[in-house]
Amino acid sequence: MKKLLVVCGPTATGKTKLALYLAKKFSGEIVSADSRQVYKKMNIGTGKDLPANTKLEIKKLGPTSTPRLVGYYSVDRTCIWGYDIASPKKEFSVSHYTKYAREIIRDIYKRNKLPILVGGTGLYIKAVVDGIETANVLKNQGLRNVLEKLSVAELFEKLSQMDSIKAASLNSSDRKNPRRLIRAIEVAQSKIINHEKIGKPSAARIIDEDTKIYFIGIKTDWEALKKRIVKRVEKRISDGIEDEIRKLFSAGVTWEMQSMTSLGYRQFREHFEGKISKEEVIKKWQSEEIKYAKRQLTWFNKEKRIKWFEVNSEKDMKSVEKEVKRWYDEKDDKKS
RNA sequence: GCUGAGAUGGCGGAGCGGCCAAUCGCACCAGACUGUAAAUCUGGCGCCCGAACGGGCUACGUAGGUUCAAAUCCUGCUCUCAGCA
Repeated sequence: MKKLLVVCGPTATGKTKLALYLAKKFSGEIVSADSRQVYKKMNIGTGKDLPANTKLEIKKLGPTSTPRLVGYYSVDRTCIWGYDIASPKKEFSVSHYTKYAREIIRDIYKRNKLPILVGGTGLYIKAVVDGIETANVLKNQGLRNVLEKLSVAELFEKLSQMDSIKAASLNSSDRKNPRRLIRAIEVAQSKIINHEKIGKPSAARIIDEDTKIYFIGIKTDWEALKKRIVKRVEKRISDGIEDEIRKLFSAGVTWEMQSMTSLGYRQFREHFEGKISKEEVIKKWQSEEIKYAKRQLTWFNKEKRIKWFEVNSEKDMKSVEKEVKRWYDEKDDKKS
């Protein structure tokens, strides 16, 4: 029976550090579940703070006849997957992530290692662990262009006509969320065209259904976390995020691109346009980052499978290790 | 010292006699989330009672006044800003 370890929690809690530690102990490989660290050339702002002894390696994946080259980082001989897999000029979504993660995780199993899914993007983790049935329904830009002109009431009405069950299932928040409504209509249309043939959960699965999963969540004192975020933003400023942004621009990135909606980048827009001072950028970034951490907490708190740990020291990491070990050594209760 | 403008909830800023516990934005609190998820969206936000319809109390610098009714009109005072001295 296969195993999967998950390390999640809000930003600035030291997920990667813990994951690297556990990877060493259980011969694991890290798979990042982070919607921003996928972008190349975005290092400072997305916090890919890799140790100095990090090396970029290349591996061949896919069929031997037509192999693909996939890059990964190696920290002290521990592999980290999922960084720098997309261009900041291109769109990226859970669907792209899912395809990538499936290939990587399968490969990790092939080498008899333990995949450790690490990240703060709840949806990406969910996609790996539970699968998203409709993830492969392609984006339909033409349809979106039309729908974008409609009001939420009109969108909801349209959805109700196309898929009343889906419409009824939406909560009061999503009924007023144009982005969600548009996607729901997109999916509904695809279902109609393909005669309902998309919702095969098995096809959406990344890991085997009987995979043993251990969910670790890193919990910290909220006030302390806020302070850490404030400090970390200051560090990223002094590390030169502004310069990083300039380089992105000279590489052809623009403010309108999805990658630039990332925290720490988007806040600079008004400053670059001469509207606000750098001090204001810092303040905004900090408060946005704190709000983001709150949103993550809201998401993860709902995930009942998570076992929460406070991890502030080497000692704490050891006690996490102990728990993981118990799970890791557990005999497969079912005859495999 | 004179003249003019203004003082509104944690902040910014509407309202200029009744529909005002007061539009809106920010901040704050809570929540949602199945191809943009560091994205997007929702609710709450003077105090007290109530599950809720609702009710009570205190509030728009301050003290008075006019009025059935005032954040809104009048007067004094205090303070702030601009111009003149």
